[in-house]
Amino acid sequence: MANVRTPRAAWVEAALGALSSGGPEAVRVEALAASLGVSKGGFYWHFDGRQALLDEALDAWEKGAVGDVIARIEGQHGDPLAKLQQLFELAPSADFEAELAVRDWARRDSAVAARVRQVDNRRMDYLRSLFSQLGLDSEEAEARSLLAFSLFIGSYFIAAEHRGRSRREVLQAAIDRLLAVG
Amino acid sequence: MANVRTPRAAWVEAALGALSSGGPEAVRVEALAASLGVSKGGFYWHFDGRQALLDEALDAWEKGAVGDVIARIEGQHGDPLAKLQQLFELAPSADFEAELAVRDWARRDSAVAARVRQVDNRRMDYLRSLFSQLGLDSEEAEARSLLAFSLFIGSYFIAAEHRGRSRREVLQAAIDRLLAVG
Amino acid sequence: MANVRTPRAAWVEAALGALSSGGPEAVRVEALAASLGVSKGGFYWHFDGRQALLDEALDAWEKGAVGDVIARIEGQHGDPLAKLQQLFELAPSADFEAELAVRDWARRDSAVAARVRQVDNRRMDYLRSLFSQLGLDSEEAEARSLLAFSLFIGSYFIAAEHRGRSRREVLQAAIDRLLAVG
Amino acid sequence: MANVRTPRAAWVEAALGALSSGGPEAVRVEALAASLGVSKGGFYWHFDGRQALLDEALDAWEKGAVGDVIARIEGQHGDPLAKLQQLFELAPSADFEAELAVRDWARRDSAVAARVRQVDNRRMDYLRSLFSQLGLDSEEAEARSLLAFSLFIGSYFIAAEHRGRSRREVLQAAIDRLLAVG
DNA sequence: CATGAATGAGCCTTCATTCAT
DNA sequence: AATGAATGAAGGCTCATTCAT
Repeated sequence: MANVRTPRAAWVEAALGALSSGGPEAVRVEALAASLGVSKGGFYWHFDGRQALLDEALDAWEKGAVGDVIARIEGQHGDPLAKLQQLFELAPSADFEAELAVRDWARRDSAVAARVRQVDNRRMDYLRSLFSQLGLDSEEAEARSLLAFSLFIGSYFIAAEHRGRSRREVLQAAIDRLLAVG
Repeated sequence: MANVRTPRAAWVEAALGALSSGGPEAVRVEALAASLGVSKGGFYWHFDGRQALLDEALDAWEKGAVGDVIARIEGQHGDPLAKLQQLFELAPSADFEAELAVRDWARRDSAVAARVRQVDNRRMDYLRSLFSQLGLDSEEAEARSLLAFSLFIGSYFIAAEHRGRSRREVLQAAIDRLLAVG
Repeated sequence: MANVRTPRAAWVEAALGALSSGGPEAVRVEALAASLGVSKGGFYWHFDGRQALLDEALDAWEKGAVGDVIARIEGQHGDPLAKLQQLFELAPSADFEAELAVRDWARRDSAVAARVRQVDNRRMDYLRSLFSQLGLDSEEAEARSLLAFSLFIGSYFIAAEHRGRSRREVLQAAIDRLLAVG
Repeated sequence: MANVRTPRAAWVEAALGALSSGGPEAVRVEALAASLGVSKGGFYWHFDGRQALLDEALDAWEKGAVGDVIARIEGQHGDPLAKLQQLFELAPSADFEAELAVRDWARRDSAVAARVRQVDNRRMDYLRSLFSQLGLDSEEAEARSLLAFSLFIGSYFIAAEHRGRSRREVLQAAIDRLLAVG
């Protein structure tokens, strides 16, 4: 199904995969052509060049990165606490490889940084609104939102072990603290 | 000052700089030579090759990454709470560019990942011990340690704005919550 | 004519030429590209690398080295003596530059040595069979075959002058002795 | 003993060794310095450059190549036939690696070729004189001399096997034929 | 649409050579 | 006499890009 898409889409998909696993430098026309089983010459019929492909890969990431999770949660009804719980449950299902790769890329490319900022803002907006609905004041909501977001990112970037506990356990304990009210 | 060091050290320093700002791919013998104002050929007098330089840059990062901050804090006396406060104050002074670059590099290179794991473990050990001295139970200490560490990393990787507040303010509020006891 | 061949064949041909006149070290991608009037980058479209080209050059030599002469002689009918005579007449037409270069190369590369051994064995087989057909016993045939073969190789490697005689004359006299029966 | 010689001589000796096993391209200042355990910089105190070293290595080869064997044979008394026999016995003791390497080098460097020609002429002169003393006429002596010399060279360059016989056996049989009179 | 083929820039590495000490 | 250090010229290889078909 995935490969039946238009060849254009296949290039973007492959690019996103390479970006996820190897960063922007790994998005090499030659390597992608090989992985797609086509000649690299044809690439230039679909795209203006390597940069154009990177741009589209970033578009594709942005499209999938935020909307999906938020939409799914808002699609159901529930109180804010339940929604926050769900958010923490759904988050790990996102493509974190791409997430981290893009975030790293952003440090070296200001255009990418701007795109990431938009995405981050949408996410923080959503976290902020949920924490606020929990009855927390604005300062408290902001602090917890940053903590929550950091936990998403950090828990994937941090390599430490937890002394007999699993990362999952420790994460859950941390989340419990973040959601505690009163 | 920087260039008065031994030429060998100058290469490592330059490599660490390139690593910080552009990732391992940016550590190019040719580019570093140009930036140091020397010929690239001479590089091979000091190092066995590009990989050897990357290794040493990683060593240099590891050396500076953990020891310094912990040593400085432990050098003074104070209660655990004061030490934690200091830790959060000193952290931003570390070379976060290198920190993030190495962390990203680790995702693609398992040898690097192993080194980062060691560093992370040492840091988590220290956080854990401080939180424990605060009288928190082991689960609580672990959760807060992960939150604290995530905050370090995440606050540098997250690009969102804070609705009229500064990142510094929000960070401080988050830290206050992490340190609250009772 | 030479360049009308496929570009791949042109590379091999050029490589064989360089090998002949300068040994394997002279088979330099860059130099061959220049001599072919093409860019060196394109080389890697046709070959996996320098070693692959050397391999093919050796193949090309092996193909041309033995088969041709033997086939031509066996194509005609004649008694063994006539065939031996022809053999000595045709030999110098072979590409002796390549012959000697490969033989020297073999001293430093065991894979090449194995190939040369095959070729030498095929040649000795043929010499042996012709001398046997002359009615010589097996020991005699073997000794004369080695002498004949040595004469081929040695007469191209030996630089001495012949006191007023031409190399050709002296060679012919030597051959006459080798072929003398009874 | 060998290494106690003057450092200059040590360089030449090492160069001759490298020449023997890898051809002139293997005579690399850097590699020799490493094998001698000295710095390559010092090389230029003793020699004008790489070419000068090659020249001296060739001198050293020339000195040892001919004189020794002939002198040893002439030092004893004996009839020409005995001397020829001895010649064939002593030949394999010579440094054939160097012999072949130099001979190959000569094909690419006319100065070397000239030196080899001198050496070859001295050897052919000696062979010629011995065969003449055997009572052979001039043409016969010349032909046998070329055959004998070819056999020296060829038997080291030819890689063929001998159908159950050893190379030594076949060589001896060939030599017997060369020496047969009447 | 896509391939085969080629270009050229850029990178890593080797090595003869030079030079201050 | 010899070392440490550096230079610069090659040379191998990769890869984005181009182009004729």
